[in-house]
Amino acid sequence: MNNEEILKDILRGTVDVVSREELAKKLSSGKKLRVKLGVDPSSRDLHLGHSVVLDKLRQFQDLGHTAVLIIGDFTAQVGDPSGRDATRPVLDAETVAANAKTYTEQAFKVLDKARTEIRFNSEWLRPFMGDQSGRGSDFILTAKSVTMATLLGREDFKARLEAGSPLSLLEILYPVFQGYDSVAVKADIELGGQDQRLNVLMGRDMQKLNGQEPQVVITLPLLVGTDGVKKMSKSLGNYVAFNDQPNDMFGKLMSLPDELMYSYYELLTTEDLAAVKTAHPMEAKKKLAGLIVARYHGEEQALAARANFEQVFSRKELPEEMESYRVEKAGKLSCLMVACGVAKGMNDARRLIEQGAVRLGGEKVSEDIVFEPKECVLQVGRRQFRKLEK
RNA sequence: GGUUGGGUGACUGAGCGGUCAAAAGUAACGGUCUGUAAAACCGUCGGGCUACGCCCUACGAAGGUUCGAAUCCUUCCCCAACCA
Repeated sequence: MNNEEILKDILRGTVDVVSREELAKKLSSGKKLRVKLGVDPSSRDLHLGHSVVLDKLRQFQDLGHTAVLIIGDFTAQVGDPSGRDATRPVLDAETVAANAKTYTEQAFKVLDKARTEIRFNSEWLRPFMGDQSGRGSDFILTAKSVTMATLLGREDFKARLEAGSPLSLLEILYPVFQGYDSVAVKADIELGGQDQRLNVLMGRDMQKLNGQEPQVVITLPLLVGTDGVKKMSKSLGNYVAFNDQPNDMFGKLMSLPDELMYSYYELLTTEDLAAVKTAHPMEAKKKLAGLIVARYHGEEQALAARANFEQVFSRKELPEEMESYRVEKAGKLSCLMVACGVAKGMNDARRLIEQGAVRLGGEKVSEDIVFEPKECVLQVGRRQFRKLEK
């Protein structure tokens, strides 16, 4: 048989091939091909339905290729949902093992044993799914008992689905993983933000499933971010970090809208809210900022941050400390601004000058003058200061 | 694998042969105001220049058509929805 005849033979009785070109190429390459067929040992017997594909596999064997028969002993425990309108009964490991044995025996009624490689997919799927015991994957037992209705009942998932926006499998599975964590650590109580409610509740289900006493779930209100609108989160960039510098932290807190300040008091401090509300808003906010800075940086730093804020923003004076920059030689102010990092580029520098944002030694500069090296303070906007040195 | 719709500046998102460095909104920045780095209002918002103009780089990638392309064609890469 020539290549063309072989190809024709292979194609006979097929419905679809993707792609013919590639098939032809492989067949004519002269290589010994590895042809895979997977079957889940979900019943005792192979039947004629199987024989169609097994025959085709045999055809390849007769051409000298290797049949790789995959016995889906692991996937049989999952249950292939294809074309099913109800969840398949999941088989236990014993039945699967027994079925697998008869499968291989029966398969050799069609296949050439010498050219067949038999593999069980539990070999790799079991470690993949974290089933060390071999007694059945915890993941599967867990995932099986959680219905899509539960998972998709979540407002956020539902909304995304209805809007036709992407929702990945992993995201859907996420609550399951999180719930399983509770089983692993035998949690008695789990805390979480309000938005975590469903995830955390999942832990209870998972625990019950595993014969554990379900954890107590405690959810907490969400802190609104510094933008005053959305919840505080790293990805939204509206957060105050533990590691923020004292002055920054103080400043961010002072920038909160007044209304938001009270919820911060409530959620972050033990202060008496009623008393706070009688105080002057700015005083109250400074106190809040001070309390929080003190918690992360100490009392002393908190006082310094407050002093700095009052000095720079309330009295519009120069801060105690500022970065210094040595000016080597005379040059355009715009160049200098770029060089010492207060402007992103020349255009930006010129723009800032035009907009009246630049001060030299306290005097507003409205033109891109030539700067002669001297000691003075360069201020850009309200927040950026540079101590210029010769 | 098939069908359909897409990939545009920090983000969302218009534009679909010239008037496009690209609408609008958000964010950011500057100014005014203020007890605040809030709100409100005004302005700026690719890079550069010997600067009411000029140059360079940009609309997934690479080619092509055209006097002229984010816009049309080809190939490729990537994403999504739906189908199977």
